Amino acid sequence: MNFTLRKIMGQRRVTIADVADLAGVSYQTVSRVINGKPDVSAATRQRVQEIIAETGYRPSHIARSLVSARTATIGLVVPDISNPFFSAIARGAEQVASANKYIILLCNTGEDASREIEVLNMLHERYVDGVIVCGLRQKEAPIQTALAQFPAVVLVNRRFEEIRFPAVLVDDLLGGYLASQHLLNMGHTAIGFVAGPITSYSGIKRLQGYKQALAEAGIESQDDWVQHCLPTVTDGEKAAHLLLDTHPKLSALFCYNDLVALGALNYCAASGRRVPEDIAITGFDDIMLASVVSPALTTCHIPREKLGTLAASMLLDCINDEVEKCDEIVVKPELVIRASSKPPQAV
Amino acid sequence: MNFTLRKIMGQRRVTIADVADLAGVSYQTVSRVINGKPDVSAATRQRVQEIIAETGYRPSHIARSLVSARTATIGLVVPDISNPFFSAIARGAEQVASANKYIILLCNTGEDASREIEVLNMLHERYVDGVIVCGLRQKEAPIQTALAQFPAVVLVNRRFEEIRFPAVLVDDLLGGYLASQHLLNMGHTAIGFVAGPITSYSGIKRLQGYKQALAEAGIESQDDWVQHCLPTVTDGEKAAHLLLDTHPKLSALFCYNDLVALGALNYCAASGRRVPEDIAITGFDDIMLASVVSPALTTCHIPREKLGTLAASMLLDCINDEVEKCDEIVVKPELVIRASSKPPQAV
DNA sequence: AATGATTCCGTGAACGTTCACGTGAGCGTT
DNA sequence: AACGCTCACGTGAACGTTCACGGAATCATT
Repeated sequence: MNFTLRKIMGQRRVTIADVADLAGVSYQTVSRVINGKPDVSAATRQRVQEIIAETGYRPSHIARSLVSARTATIGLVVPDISNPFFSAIARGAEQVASANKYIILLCNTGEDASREIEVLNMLHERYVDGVIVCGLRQKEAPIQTALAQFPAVVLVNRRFEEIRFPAVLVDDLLGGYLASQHLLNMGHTAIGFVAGPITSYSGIKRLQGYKQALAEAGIESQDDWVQHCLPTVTDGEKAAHLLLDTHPKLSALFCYNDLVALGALNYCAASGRRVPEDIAITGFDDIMLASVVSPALTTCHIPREKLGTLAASMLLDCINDEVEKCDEIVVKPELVIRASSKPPQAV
Repeated sequence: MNFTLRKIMGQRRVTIADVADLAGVSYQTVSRVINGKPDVSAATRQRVQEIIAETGYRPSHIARSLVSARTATIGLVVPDISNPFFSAIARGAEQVASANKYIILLCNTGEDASREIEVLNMLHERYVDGVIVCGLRQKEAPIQTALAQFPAVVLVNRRFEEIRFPAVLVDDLLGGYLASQHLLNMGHTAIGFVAGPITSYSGIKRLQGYKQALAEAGIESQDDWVQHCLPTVTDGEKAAHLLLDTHPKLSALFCYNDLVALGALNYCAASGRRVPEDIAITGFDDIMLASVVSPALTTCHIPREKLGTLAASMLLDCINDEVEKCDEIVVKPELVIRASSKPPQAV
C-alpha cells in the first residue's frame, strides 16, 4: 500500500475518481471495468481491478440510484415485526428480495394507524422501487393517495373496494366462517368473537364469516358478543375477561389470532374455566405456539412465509412491468382441529 | 391543478426544479422553504408551500444523502428474522431508530455464514451510517475487515478477542453455568448439551459455562455429550434423537435455546420419554413459547427487545461520535425455573 | 445624495455515478 | 496516400439536492 493510497484511505470513502487516479485512467474506464463493459484493454482492466481490490473500493449505490432512478430497495410495512405472523412474512419477502438483489427497508407501525402514512412518506422519499404493506389499519382516502405514489405496491391482508391494488389475501371470510361453523357443528350456540383491532381488514372479514355462519345456523348474532382488542396476548386476555364477565353464558370463543387466543386461554385458566370442557377456544394463523400450548389450539392454518414470498414475487413483477401477473392472489386458510375445541358440556 | 402541473406529474417524479418553475422562483429558494431556513419572504414561502402540497413533492433522500454523505439508514443483520429472539431485537431496534428518524435495512443471512460478508458489502455500498450485527457466525478475519469499513458497528451476542467492537452481550457463560448448575443441584450427573450452531459465539460461551459447572461438581465433561444443530425446532429434535440414542443414560438436556428445547421435548414425546420425570430439559431465551409449552420450559430469561433498543441506542451514539458511550454492555440472563426440570427419578 | 446594512433571491459548484458522445491511434483496403 | 474502421479511452452533461457565494433592491443613516 503506497503513500498515495494510504493518504486517500482512512479519511473519506474511496470513490471511482480515486481509483481512476491511482490507475492513471479516467473515471469512465473504471466505470467500464466495474460494470464489465467492453472497450477496455485486458492490461488496463486488470490494473484497475487490482487497485479496486487494494483499496476496497465499492461503488456508491446512492450515486447509482440517483442516475438510474432505481434503488433496488423495497419497503416492508408491518404493524409489529415481533408478531410471528409478520416476522414469517418478512422472512419470506426477504428471501425473494435478496435472491433478486433487492434489499428490504423495514418499517414497524406499532399498530398505530397514523404512523402508516408517516412511514410510507419516508419510504417514498427514499425512492423505494415498491412497497409491501401488511395489515394496513387506516382506511381513509389519504392512505390510498400515499400508496398510489409508489411505482409498485402489493398489499397483504388488505383490500380496498374503490381502488384495486395488487394484493396477497387470505380468505378471511372463509376462515371466520370455517372456525365458527366448526364451533356451531359441535353444538355451541353462544359464541363470542374476540375480534382484534377494529381497524383490521382481516378482522372485519372474519367477523363477516362469523356472522354468516351464525346466520346460517339460525342464530341471531349479537353485537356485544364481539369484543375488539389489540392482537396481543395481554390484550386478548383483557378482552376475554370483558366478554366472559358480561356474557357468562358464552360457551365458545372464536379469537382473532393465536396470540389473542392464548390470552383467552390465560384468562380462562385464571378464572377457573376449563378449556375445552367449560369453554371452547379457537385461534387463527397457526403460529408455532398454537400447536404447543396446552390445550393445543384449534386454529386456521395460514402459510405465512409463503404470503411473504408471494407478495415479494408479485411486487418484483409489478416493478418489472409484468402487469399481467399483478392482481389479487387469495390464499385459502385451512381449519386445524386440535384440543381446545370440544362440544359444550360434553365428556 | 393547472395544465403545466398536470404535465409534470404522472410522468417523472416531481423534483425541486419543478416546484421552483411552478412557483416562479429558483430551486435554491424552494430548498430554503423545505429546510425552514431564513431569507425567504413570507409571501414566497407560502406560495412555494402551496405548490409543494399541490404537487405532493417530496425531497429525494437519495440526492440529499449524496451531498450530506449521510443516509439516516442503519443495517440490521440477523440469522433468521422469523426466530422470535431476533424479531424481538428487530422490534426494539426499529423503535429506537424510527424515533431518531433513522430507518432500518433488514438482512437475513439464513444461518449461512458465507452470506454475512455478502450482505455487509451490500450494506456498505448503500452507505448505511452503521450496522447492528446479530449472532455473527463467521469468525475468520475477513469478517472483521468487512465490519471495520462501517462508520459505526454494534455487535449483538458476539465478541472478537482481537478487535473490540462496541457490543451488546448476554452473559452466555453465566447462563450456561446457571442452567447446568440448576440441573446438577437437582442431582443430575449425566447432562447432555444440545448446543446449537458450532459457529455460534453464544453457543461456545454457553458450552464453557456448562463445562465449568460440571467441572465444579467434579464431573468429567464428555465431548460426545455435546451435539450441535441449527437453532430450530426440527433440528433440535434430530439432535436430541442422536444424543439420546448414543447416550441413553443422559437424564437431562441443556438446550441451546427454547426452539431447540421444544424439538427435544418433541423427540422425548415421540420416543416415550416423560419430561421431567424421565428426563429434565432446559432452554434458553425465554421466548413466549417457553412458558406456554407443556411442560413449561425451565430457561434463561433474556430481555430480547431491550437488546435491540440498547444496540440501536449505542449505534446512534457511535454515529454521533459520543465515543464514551460505545463499549460493551453485558446483560445478565436470569434462570426461570418451570416444570420441565425436576430431579432424576424423583416423584 | 452617497453610504452602509438588511432582506431577499439567484448562480456555480459539488456529491459519485452513468450515459451519450467525441477522439486519437493503429490497421487494412483501394 | 487517402480513406474508413475498430479499439481504447476521455469529456461533458445529467441525476436531485445542499453549500458557499454573489448581487440587486430596499431602507435607514449620515
